[in-house]
Amino acid sequence: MNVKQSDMMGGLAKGLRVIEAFTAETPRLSISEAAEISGLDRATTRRCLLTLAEHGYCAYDGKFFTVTPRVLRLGTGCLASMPLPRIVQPWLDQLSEHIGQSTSVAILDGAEIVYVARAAQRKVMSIALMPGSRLPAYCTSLGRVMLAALPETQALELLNSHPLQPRTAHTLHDIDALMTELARVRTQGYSAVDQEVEQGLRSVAVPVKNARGIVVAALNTGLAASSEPMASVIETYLPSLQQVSRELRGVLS
Amino acid sequence: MNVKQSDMMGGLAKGLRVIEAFTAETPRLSISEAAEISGLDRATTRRCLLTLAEHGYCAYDGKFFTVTPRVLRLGTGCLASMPLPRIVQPWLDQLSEHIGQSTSVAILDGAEIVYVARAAQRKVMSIALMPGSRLPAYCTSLGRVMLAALPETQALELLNSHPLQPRTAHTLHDIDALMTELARVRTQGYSAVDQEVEQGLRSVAVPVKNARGIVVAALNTGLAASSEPMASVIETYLPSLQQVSRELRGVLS
DNA sequence: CCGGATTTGTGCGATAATGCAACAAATGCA
DNA sequence: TGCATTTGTTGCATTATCGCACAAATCCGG
Repeated sequence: MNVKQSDMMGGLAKGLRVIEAFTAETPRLSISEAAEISGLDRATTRRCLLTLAEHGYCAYDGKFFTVTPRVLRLGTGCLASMPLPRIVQPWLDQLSEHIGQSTSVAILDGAEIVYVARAAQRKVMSIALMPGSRLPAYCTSLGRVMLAALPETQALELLNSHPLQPRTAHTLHDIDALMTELARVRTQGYSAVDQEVEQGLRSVAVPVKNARGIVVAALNTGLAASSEPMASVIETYLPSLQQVSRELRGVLS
Repeated sequence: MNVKQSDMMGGLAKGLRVIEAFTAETPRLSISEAAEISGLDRATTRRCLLTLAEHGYCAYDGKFFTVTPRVLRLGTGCLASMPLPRIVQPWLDQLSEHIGQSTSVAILDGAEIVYVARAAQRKVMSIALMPGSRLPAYCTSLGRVMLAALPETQALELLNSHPLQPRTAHTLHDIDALMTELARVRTQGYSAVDQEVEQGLRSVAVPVKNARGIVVAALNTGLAASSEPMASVIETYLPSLQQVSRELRGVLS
């Protein structure tokens, strides 16, 4: 559909940008700060914030604004309305128990992966991942599996659209090296990542396809790095992951 | 602050109502359906949806709209910006491991509780709870602890504002009985709920206070119902919960 | 306590959104 | 099929919002 200016609502788009200005790094914002982050006029930002506050999405102490749990309703409505999490959760639970490791299913949103379901076994990562959590796609096994499923030009575009900040000493952060790795992931059908997201964390991921063979998500297991060679880790867990992926293919439309 | 009409942005408020029209029950909406749910004019709803689609919050297949993971960013930005989850998570993990049961921390949002952190041990509930998940406050141990901390008039108002649908045969759904129960919770300092949320699920909750003694959240453990009397369940788990609550009080501002 | 700097609040004209009504296209139904 | 109803889209007068510029308030170092 062609985009018509007459069918756009500026106020809504601006308000959403203001909401997105609130992040973990900047949880409390004054009007000016929110205006600067969102790139909007102060007057407009102020009206957005007052509107949000009036409707319970923000709290205002006369100086700073903070978002309230009411905002969560916007996002979790989405998670709840997504059939994928509910469908995969039982498989995840069973898989996690079977292999004794945490497992997750994520989807791709731009250059980021979004966890939609998780079965935690023990804590491996420093940060607590949960449905809705985001990580950059380029350095995660889940992300690479889904990037590899895209047309190369599109993958390249996504990788170029964001700076590839190395997260550990092992993180691949060279575009060419990443594209080569994606090609490898594509041919071998899985991705193994060794401490590229976080020191001490390894993971193995496989694509999750729907009945038509389209990659709609990725499934992984994350485990603590050990002296064991990565190859034997893959040998241990890959078959289970692949089997669950095959089974999911039958139940996903 | 007085609410001035000139400082409100109708478009933003309308758009948010449209986003909230998407729920688990109604994940795919046509323009007319969204208009009816949100109570807005079809033309306005259409403009909202097209705007949302244009900015990646919605997908449109020419007939139906669905929200995209992009919307999650709105809510999880809030979760991530909340210090409470990060602070309580380590305590939750430790407590969960110690008592061998799932534990959760939730806050109150209107008449609902919102889970902000969770340490799952084994699956007890039929639905997968996660940070951001919501349940009615009146029938949960977490909710009752927080309702009991409110002024009685306010608690009564919240209880009256929503229909008290019994969820199981055990669910208290009489206002007077609930207010009596809240008084009991207030004096005894904890809430125990036996299969009022879901058949086969019990839980015990205690308030979580900040350094100033204000109840800011609630902490609970959920376990499978057994033949064991509720009193002995409470005896088993309450002390651990109370100790964690005491320790949290020192670290919460 | 002062003066400059930054932030917040507010008229106002230009501009854009609103909601009604009308209409066409799609859908349901007998 | 043919009629009735719902749904998507458009035009338009009314009404509200935008962002600029300016006033008021607040902050802050000396």
